[in-house]
Amino acid sequence: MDASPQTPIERPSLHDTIVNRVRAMVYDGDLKPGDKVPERLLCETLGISRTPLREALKVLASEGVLELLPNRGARVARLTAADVDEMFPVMGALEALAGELACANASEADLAELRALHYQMALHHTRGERAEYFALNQKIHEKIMGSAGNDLLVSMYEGLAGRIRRARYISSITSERWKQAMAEHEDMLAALEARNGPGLAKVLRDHLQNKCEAVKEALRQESGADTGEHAA
Amino acid sequence: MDASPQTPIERPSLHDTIVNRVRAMVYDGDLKPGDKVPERLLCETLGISRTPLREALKVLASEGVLELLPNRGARVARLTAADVDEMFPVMGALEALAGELACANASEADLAELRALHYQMALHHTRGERAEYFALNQKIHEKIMGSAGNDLLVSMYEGLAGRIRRARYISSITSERWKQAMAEHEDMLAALEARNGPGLAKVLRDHLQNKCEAVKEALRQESGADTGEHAA
DNA sequence: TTATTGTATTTTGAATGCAATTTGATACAC
DNA sequence: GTGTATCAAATTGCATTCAAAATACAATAA
Repeated sequence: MDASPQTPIERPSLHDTIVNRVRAMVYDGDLKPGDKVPERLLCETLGISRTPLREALKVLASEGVLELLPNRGARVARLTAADVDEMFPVMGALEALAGELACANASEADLAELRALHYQMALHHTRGERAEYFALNQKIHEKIMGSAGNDLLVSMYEGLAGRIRRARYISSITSERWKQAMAEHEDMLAALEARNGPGLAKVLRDHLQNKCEAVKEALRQESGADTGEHAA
Repeated sequence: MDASPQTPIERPSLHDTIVNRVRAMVYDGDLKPGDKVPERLLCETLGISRTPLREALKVLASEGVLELLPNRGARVARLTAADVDEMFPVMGALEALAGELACANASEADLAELRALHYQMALHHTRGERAEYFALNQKIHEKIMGSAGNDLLVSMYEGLAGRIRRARYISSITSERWKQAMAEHEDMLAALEARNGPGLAKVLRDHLQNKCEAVKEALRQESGADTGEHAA
């Protein structure tokens, strides 16, 4: 059985578990931006009392996933275009750094894996399989991040990426833009193979900038659909 | 009086106040790295019950200021050389981005203020006034950050900068290195005046890289002094 | 004496309770 | 009919309480 003496018994704290559960609810869209977080209901659903849940809400608020309105409870943070405009340059800087570090630190095995992921993704592109393409796309970016060998960088990036994940997911893509994105990925792989750090950094920054526009467009559609306020 | 109608009445939540108070205690060195956070004592000192304090501790742990040991309370996070090695590249990327954005977005008034701060700092350098120099130095970096016009960037940077603030503060500086730092600051100002974004980004990255070494050195001294373990 | 086991105290994690604030509803005045 | 005031219900913030785990300490055995 699992009796390796090194491994301490895992005993995840209730509070930590709840943070992850609620965050997942937000990221998966079970709780939508602007929704009030139903404290009582969540307590019953998760079978816990208010104390650990409220601790979790405070943590998620400090991450920017929720907002705390004094005496008025917690809401899922709404992602405004202004938020996205602030987030993307930062994400771009972090991805660019990851690219530089990955060029310096990635093992040949890492490169081989990235190559495989890339061509798999290219296949999905030619077949027009969007969902599969998106999944591989995300894996590639995660792999580049991981190959940088900087855990702090990864966690900071994921904190931001998580917040726009849903908007990114619902964003449609024109076949023109899709083609362009594939071309950018070709450049990425080439820069990686050449271990051209600055080159990869630039490709990643540009790639992300383009994605920024797509996310903002998705955001406009969503908020327009929600409220209908934009109709004259 | 302060009756501008825009400004909502400030009613800082107890929990938020506590987060800031405890964080300040850590940054100011009232609570030293490795120290256990005395829950009961803090409750009495601050005149609050355990619930809001514990909520604050969880938030600070998620920021990386504290570590939570299951069933064993909270400790002030120790800053290892490995941590610093992970933090500085990220801070460098963020400062570089701030530099680029500042070159694009800073107003003439911002530039004028930076110029004034710079020459004030240069004066302290020639006079050998270290404490004053450090204070101005920090203000300049904050001002560049602020001039970028990206609040998210500022808050992410401050989250990291706060964690090394103490180590940075106690780090001594050779007059050689000090001279070099001043030269780097001259380059900064020149790049800013020319609104040379990539140039400023590079200067900031290099400047920070040099500071990284100083912080690690300070860290070695501190941990050596604490434990005396390194003595043969 | 030293190591080990068992017990008591302290500390931590989570649940419950209580006071204060907000929300929603109804009645009343204009 | 519209607007305001008042009050009840629900929700929230914090304190307190209770249970579980860790630490400290003493007694016993080797």
